[in-house]
Amino acid sequence: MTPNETLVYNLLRQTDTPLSAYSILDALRDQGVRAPLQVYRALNKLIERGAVHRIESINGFVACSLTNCGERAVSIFMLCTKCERAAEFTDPAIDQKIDALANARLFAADHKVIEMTGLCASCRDS
Amino acid sequence: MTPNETLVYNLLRQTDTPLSAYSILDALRDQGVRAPLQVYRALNKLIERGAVHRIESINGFVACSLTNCGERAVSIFMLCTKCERAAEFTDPAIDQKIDALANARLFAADHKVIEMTGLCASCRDS
DNA sequence: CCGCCATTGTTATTTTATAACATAATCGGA
DNA sequence: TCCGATTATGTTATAAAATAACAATGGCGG
Repeated sequence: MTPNETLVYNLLRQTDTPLSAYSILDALRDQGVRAPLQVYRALNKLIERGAVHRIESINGFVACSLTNCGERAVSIFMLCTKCERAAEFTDPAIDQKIDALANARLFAADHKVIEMTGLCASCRDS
Repeated sequence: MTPNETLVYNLLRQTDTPLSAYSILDALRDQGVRAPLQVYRALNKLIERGAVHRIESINGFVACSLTNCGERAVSIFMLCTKCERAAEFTDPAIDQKIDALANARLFAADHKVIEMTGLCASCRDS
């Protein structure tokens, strides 16, 4: 892992909500990261490797919280609009059904996105 | 439907791929649409009403191709990276499983996104 | 020691989306 | 009818997200 990748990855691991590329940049400015590209390059490598996930719904990035991520199934994210936390799960049955749907249509999927926005258990009460 | 909404909606219906807000703007310039906000406002209303869907993976917008959309289940999109076409489906079983996953975690979902990118049936051959 | 190649750095630009404010159109009720 | 509230529109400016293009560095294998 290169220095920039390490900086970005450690920051994401320490943070309990997805971060935008620009807030990563701001947070790492005093550690020598100065330009958006430095962040985007690190993020792309980390994503390739499966260490980080991109959250499409909010243009955010989050460290993967699963072990053996990707082996079982695509990650499913629940995104709380109040506390902004992201919870990551997998569900092999859902993944299989999505694959079946794609296969039935002869669609060769290389990337799948499943995200939900709403209120998490603690925020829906308060 | 207001004039701007009609312009945007008709354009999306005539187009067989998702469009970005700015390509909608460009296409409608000679019909009096001049600023991004006019497009975004129309899109937001159309999305509220379920007439248009936002494709998170590609920051694009597409007219809904289903009847009674939203009644059965959340829309699932297959997005071809070659021809750029979007195919829209629903699958009540998948939708139920996702709801069940959310319920099990006490997550109150108000919006769900399911998208796949890859190659469609005709593009995977050629 | 040198040349290769991945990584990094920097500036500028493109693309996507919203803020803030002003103006016009519509429509129900006094 | 006219008023007033709401809804739609228009415009300029700006913010936020992502990439293009190019230069420089820095290990590492031969």
